[in-house]
Amino acid sequence: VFRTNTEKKGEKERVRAALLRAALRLSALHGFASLGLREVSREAGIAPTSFYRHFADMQELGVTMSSELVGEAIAEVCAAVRAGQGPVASVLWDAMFGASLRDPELIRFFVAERSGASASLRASLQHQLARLASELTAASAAETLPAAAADSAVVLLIDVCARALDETEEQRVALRESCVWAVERLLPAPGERSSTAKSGKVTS
Amino acid sequence: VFRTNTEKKGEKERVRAALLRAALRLSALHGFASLGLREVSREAGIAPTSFYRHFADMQELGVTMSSELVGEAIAEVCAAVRAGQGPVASVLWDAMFGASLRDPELIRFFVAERSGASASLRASLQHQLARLASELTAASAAETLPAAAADSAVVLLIDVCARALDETEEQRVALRESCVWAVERLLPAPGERSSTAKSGKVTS
DNA sequence: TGTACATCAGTGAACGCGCGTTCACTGATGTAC
DNA sequence: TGTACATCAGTGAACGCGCGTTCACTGATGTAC
Repeated sequence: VFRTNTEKKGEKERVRAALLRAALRLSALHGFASLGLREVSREAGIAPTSFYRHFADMQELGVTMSSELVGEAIAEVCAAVRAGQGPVASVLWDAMFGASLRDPELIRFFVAERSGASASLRASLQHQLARLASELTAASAAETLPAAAADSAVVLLIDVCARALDETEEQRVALRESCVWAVERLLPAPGERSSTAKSGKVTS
Repeated sequence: VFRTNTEKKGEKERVRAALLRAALRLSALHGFASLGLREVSREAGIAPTSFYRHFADMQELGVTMSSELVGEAIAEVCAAVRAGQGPVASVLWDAMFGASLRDPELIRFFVAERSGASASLRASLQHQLARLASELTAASAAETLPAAAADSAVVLLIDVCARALDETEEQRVALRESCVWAVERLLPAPGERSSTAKSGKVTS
C-alpha cells in the first residue's frame, strides 16, 4: 500500500514523457494555444480519457513542459557558462545554439510561448529565462550593468537561436557573429570599460 | 454599376474596422491563434455569416491586422525617429512607448504574434519590424554596424515596451533607462566609437 | 509459497457544445434611362 | 423626375465535426498475511 514500484511506475513515466514530447512536436506546428487534449493524446498513442491520469488539463501539461523540458536545457546552458573557457558571449552562443540543434522544437516552444497566450506558461518560461540571466550576471562585471542587461541579452540570444535554425550554414555563421557581438555589447566582461554614458546625450 | 459610393461603402468600412478591433481586443485575452470566426463576429456585433463579407478566413484578418493596424503604428514611430531631435534611442523609446500607451493591445499583439503560430502572420509582422529597423540603420553610423544590429535593437525595444505596460510608473522609468541604454549600446550614433572588438577574445 | 485483496493506468461509449461553412433570402442603396 | 433593375452587406437555419469531460469497467501489477 505504501509503495507501488518498478514496472508499473516506469510504464507510467514513459507514457507521461510521450505526452510531453507529443505536445512539443505539435506546438511546433500549430502553437501550444491551439493544441487540444484529444490531439495530444492521439499523437502520444493513448485514449483521450487516459490523458487525465497524467495531467489535470492542457495548462498543467504546458507548465510541466516548461519546468521539465525547458528547465533541463537551461540548466545545461548554465553549466556550460559556468564551466566555459574564453569569452562569455561565445560560450553562451555555442551552448544555447548547440542545445537548439539537438532539440529544435524545444527552443521554438520557448521563444513562442514566452510571449504566448497562457499567463501561467509565460510566467514559468520567464522564470527559466531569469535563471540563465542571473548566471550571466554572475559571470560579468555586475557593478557596471543595469539590472536588465542580462535579461536583454538572453531575450536576444534565444530569439536569434530560434531564427538561426531556419537558415543556411552561412547565415548561421553570420547570425552567430552578430549575436555574439550584441551580447558582448550588452554584457561587457569584467574589467572592460563601457564607452557609452548610462543615460541620454550621446551625440546631440 | 461602375462605382458604389458614399453611404454604403462607409458602412462596410465601419464594420470591417469593428472586426479588426474586436480581434485585437480578444487576442489580448486568449492569443490570436485561439480566436474563432464566430467569437470575433460576436464581439464585433454581427452575425457569423457576415464575417465572410469582409475576410475569407481568420488568417486573412490576421494579416490585415498586421499590415493596417500595426503598419500605421510603425509608420508613426518611423516618422518620429526621422524627425526626432536628440539621441536616437530616447526618441525611439518615447515614440514606441507612447504608441503602446495609446493602444496597449496593439503592441501586445505585435510582440506575441511575431513568434506566434501562424506563418503568414509572423512574416507580415517581421516585415513591419524590418521597416523600423531600416529606419534606425539609416539614422545611425551604418558602416560600423553588423547588419542585424538594428533588428536586435527593435526586438528588444518592443519586448520591453510590452512588458513595461504591466509595470508601475517607477518600474517604467527604470525600464526606459535600461532599454535606452541597451539600444545605445547596439546602435552607436554616428561618430561614436565602439569599444568592443567585433569578434571573440575580449577577455580570454 | 499461495491466496485473497487493493491499486490504478488505460479504455470505449456517451453527453452536450461551439465551431466553420453552405445556402437561399431580405432589404436598403445605388444606377440606368 | 419617376420607375425598373442591379448590387451586395447582413441574416437565420441547418449541416456535420471534433472538442472536453463523465462514467463504469478491465486487467495487470503490487501488497498482506
